[in-house]
Amino acid sequence: MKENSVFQALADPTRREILRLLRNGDMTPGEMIGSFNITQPSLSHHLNMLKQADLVIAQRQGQNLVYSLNVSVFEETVGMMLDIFGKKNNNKE
Amino acid sequence: MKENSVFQALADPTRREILRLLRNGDMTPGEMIGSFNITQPSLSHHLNMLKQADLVIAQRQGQNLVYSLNVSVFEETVGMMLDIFGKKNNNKE
DNA sequence: ATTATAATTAGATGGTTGTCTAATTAACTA
DNA sequence: TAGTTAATTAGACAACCATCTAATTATAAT
Repeated sequence: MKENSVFQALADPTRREILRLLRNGDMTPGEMIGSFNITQPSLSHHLNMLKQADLVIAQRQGQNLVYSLNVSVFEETVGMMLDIFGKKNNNKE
Repeated sequence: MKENSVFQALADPTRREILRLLRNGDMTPGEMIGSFNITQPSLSHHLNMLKQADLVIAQRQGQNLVYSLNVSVFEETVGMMLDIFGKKNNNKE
């Protein structure tokens, strides 16, 4: 896992909001754009950073690109944070 | 909590290593510096970012500044990540 | 008061980020 | 083959970041 890019990706409120949106189901950039006050190229930039960090996955469906969460990387990151802080990570059922 | 500065702070390997060091007990910059290949002003800069993010606390003891972890902010951050990813956060005994 | 030690602050520099407009690629439709 | 829609890529720009050297502040010791 690329910790740097993961935390870097999480350090922007727009990107965290994208993740929250995706939590409720897969979405295309065209569906997301209404939730933000930025242009589509900026949104595309943010999606690219999330993709670099492996936090999201993109799949083409016709004209659309459908973005989904990549939950495993997220859970690894939480695990790493718990590790840094020394809290026992014995709750992975 | 200032999510931006917390994640920004975590996005640097030197700063994550500082946190791991502090996990084993409070330390002064002079004690930390040997673990890194950077100058003391750079270390001071990193400590300042961690302080801005409320991840560490500094207390003067004579000539020394003693840095400690601020665990509560860390746990809030983990909680926020679990929230973003929709995982139930029912393991806080 | 002077000197020494611990650490920060100031200032400079090269690299990265967030945003925009303009141009391009990709896929569908008629 | 155009024309349309969806989205990315290119290029520019101001702001921020990691690092360094040099200067400064704060405390202690003689």
